[in-house]
This record gives sequence, C-alpha cells and structure tokens, in this order.
Amino acid sequence: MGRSPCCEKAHTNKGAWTKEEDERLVSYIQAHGEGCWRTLPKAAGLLRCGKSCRLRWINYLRPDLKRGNFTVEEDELIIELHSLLGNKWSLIAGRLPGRTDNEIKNYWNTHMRRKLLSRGIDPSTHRPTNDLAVDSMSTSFGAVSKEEKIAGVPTCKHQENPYEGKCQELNLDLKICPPFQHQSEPLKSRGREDLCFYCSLGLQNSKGCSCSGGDSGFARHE
DNA sequence: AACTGCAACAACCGCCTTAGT
DNA sequence: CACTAAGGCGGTTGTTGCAGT
Repeated sequence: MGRSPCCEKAHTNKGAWTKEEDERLVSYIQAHGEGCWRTLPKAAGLLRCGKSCRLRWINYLRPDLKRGNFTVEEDELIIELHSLLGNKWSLIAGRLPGRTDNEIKNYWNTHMRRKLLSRGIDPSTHRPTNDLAVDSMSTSFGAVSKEEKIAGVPTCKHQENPYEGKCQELNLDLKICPPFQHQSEPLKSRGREDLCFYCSLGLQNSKGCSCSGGDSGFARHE
C-alpha cells in the first residue's frame, strides 16, 4: 500500500555524514555530474539514500555555497522576501546567491524570528504584534491554503493588510522568471542596478517599483 | 566540576509536483 | 488520461556545543 520507499532503508546509513562519505560524493559528482539521485549512491559507493545525497550536496558540498554569517543586507532581503513570499524558502534562496533554502529556513527560525519579535513585528504576518488580536484568525501572510492551492489562485484574506496591494499585484508565477544566473556575484554587481526590488520579483507595475524601466527585467525572459 | 536549558544547525520525513510511459 | 517513479520542498526532529547556575 502507498508509495514505495525512496530507497532500501535497511541498507542505508543515517545521521551525520562522515568526511569519507563527503569525499566520495563530491568526487563522484565532479566526475559524473548530479544525474539520477536514486542511482547515484550505489554508483558512488555510498550507503545512503538518494535524497540524503542530494540534500548533502545541495546544502553543504556544492562549490558555489557562500557559508558564513549572513550580512545585514541579506537579513533585510530575507525579511522583505519572506513578507512577500511567505515560507517559500526555495524561492527566497533563489534570490540569495550562495545560500540554500535549508540554511535560510534554519536562519529564519533561529535568528530572524527573534529579530522581528524584538522589533515588535510578528514574524509570520510581518505585522506589528499588537495587531494580532485584531486578526487572530488570519493565517500567515503569503502562505497559501490547501484550498487556494487547489484552486490555483492565492487569495488575500487580509482586508487591512498593509501588503494587500502587493498581494494583488504579486505575480507568483515565478516559473517565467529564471533564478539569478550570476550567483557568485553580490547583488549590486549583477548588472541589475537598474532593477528595483519589486522588478526583480516580477512586480514591474507595483506601486513600490522605483526603477526607471517598467518593462525591463525578468519579464522579458522566456 | 556537574548539571540544565537553550540556541544553532544538520539531517530526516512525508507530502506534493512533475516528467515519463 | 491514468499511473508510477523521481525530484523537490517545507516542516520537524535530533544532535551538538555553549552559557548560566
């Protein structure tokens, strides 16, 4: 019944990765590419689940990872992106070169939540915490309910939400907007200086848009 | 020095989406 | 169109290290 397991759990290691395992994985991927994660562990001589290999590679072994502390600029960008996208960590990570969704998620749950709370802002809704009583029934802003997912049309439930305008304009159909290509360069040196934050998210017509070229940016990419 | 509580983060689990047949 | 396998994502848990008592 149900789905078959993603791998033979009886013959796989679990828990922390050893240096040996890391080296095996890295050398295999460098030689053969990522390919099929299901068959990779066996081919690389690893007693690991394919998912585990993928996670390890994406989150810790990829050569383009930045690691280290988050900068103030990254902090603010994460807050801004989270206010618009909610817990869409992979989308947020796509806007932060060298950072992974898992890293950002952990960082958010440890540092950022506290930071926002200390500012008197609810980390889930991005609204002042003393507003919570007004709208205690609301779900997290940016989060899409199951029903909304099924309908395919995220709706704004927050009549007085300061982000309501953004929400209506927010084009979450981000598949037409490729992620950053120049991941090794910092934000301001990517040749996108002409794009404001909203344009970079595909919100060319947003009220918050401050850049000159309304039709420039990702909207042209197809 | 031993204990406890907490923060940080690595890793796993289960569900959903997508591609292939 | 239906089904299946694999990939991907987000939530959650487990482990480790550190600070405070």
